[in-house]
Amino acid sequence: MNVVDGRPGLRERKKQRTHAAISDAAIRLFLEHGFNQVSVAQVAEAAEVSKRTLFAYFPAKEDLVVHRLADHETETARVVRARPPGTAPLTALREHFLKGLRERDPITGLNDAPPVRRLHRMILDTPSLVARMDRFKTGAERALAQALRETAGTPELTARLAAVQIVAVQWALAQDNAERLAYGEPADARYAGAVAAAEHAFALLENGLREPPPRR
Amino acid sequence: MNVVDGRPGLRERKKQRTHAAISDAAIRLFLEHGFNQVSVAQVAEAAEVSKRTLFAYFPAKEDLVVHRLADHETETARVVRARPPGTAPLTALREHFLKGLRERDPITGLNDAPPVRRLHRMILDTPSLVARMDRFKTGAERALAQALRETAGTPELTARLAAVQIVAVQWALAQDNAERLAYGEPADARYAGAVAAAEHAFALLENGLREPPPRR
DNA sequence: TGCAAATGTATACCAGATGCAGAAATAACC
DNA sequence: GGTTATTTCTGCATCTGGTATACATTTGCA
Repeated sequence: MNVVDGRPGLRERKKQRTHAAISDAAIRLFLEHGFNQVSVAQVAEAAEVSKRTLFAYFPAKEDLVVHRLADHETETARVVRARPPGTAPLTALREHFLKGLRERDPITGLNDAPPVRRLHRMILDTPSLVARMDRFKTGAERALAQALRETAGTPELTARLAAVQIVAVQWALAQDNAERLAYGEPADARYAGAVAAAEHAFALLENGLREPPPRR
Repeated sequence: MNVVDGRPGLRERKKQRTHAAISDAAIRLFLEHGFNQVSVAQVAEAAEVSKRTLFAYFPAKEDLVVHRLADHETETARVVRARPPGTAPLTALREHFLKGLRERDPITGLNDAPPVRRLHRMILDTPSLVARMDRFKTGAERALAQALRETAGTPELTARLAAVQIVAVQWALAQDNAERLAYGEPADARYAGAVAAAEHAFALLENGLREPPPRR
């Protein structure tokens, strides 16, 4: 940061450009040839940086892909924290998820723009990327549990249990959508089904797995 | 398999012995020096096989540790399938988990025999092993969902959602126990708390996350 | 302009994992 | 028993992700 004006200095801007250049080159090559078919050395060469520099920006090859979703790791926690007073956490999360579906937020798996769809498909088809996504889940669980404790006074254990359930369910919904879209179904055709699935899933979370679930 | 008598031939027996020899050498070295401090070459040498042979038996280094838990991947699914007629899946799973706690089944995290405790601690302390365990969760989810569909007629989506919730919760319970024991708490001292936690967790699964949960 | 800190590079290196050709062990058959 | 075919094991080379070291360059700032 420049001391004179508050703007980011040349160093800062260069870093951002390098970061973007590496990421763009990586995504482009991965989408074109497949994640496992492209080596980090090739990515570094395409981005015109050394391999060592690449690893200074991204701790592992997988992060070249998933860093774009890093913001979403704490998204559920933020939604819970930012909910209007008097609103149950689950209610806020359901509304947020439904909003994501309406807006075709890629995180819901319901965005069929070709680049998004191909990226999702690549992730689903690459075990190491799926594994990397699982670590996101773990981070999301922790953040959500903390948010539940701090804003709803949920006891430690209950918060952890609720968090793992909620994250697991949202993930399953998104994965279901992404899978269908990855293999051709249009987002608009899936939308109604995705909404119904989400409503059903959140109802299960609220009411439990007893059969038959109480009517609403 | 020998053609003459139905018994496993020499080849089969030797394979089993080699498998065990590699696994034993690996566990011993890992527990002594740490997972990341021991190379697969050292394991192969200790087991008196070539590195190439080691990878013929175990697809990856992590599998040298986690293959012992492979049976448990389909355990919840088996419990659901084997439940007495008229029993709800969740009831059978709760009873099974409580039985595991009573018997200090390592899968519940409540076994404090030093080798088990050290193994759990090593896994918890090693990111790549934790990641490998997550893949087990995924397998368990799939198997459980299928069991729910086939034996309880649960619809596809509901089965998947129920499965991810159940597996996530059981995992969280076991991890909680294992963490406490890994750092010194005796199993007997933890037992009561573990039972209470399990009862609470299964009640949440049955009744949902609404507040306050309906009384039993 | 000059200097310190941050950043990038080249090179070598380590460890996990795979491909391949041939040696050794085992099973099957006569 | 001896022979042959198949499986299994081995040694070696190789690839790839990731890291350490030592050095060069760029940038911020006075």
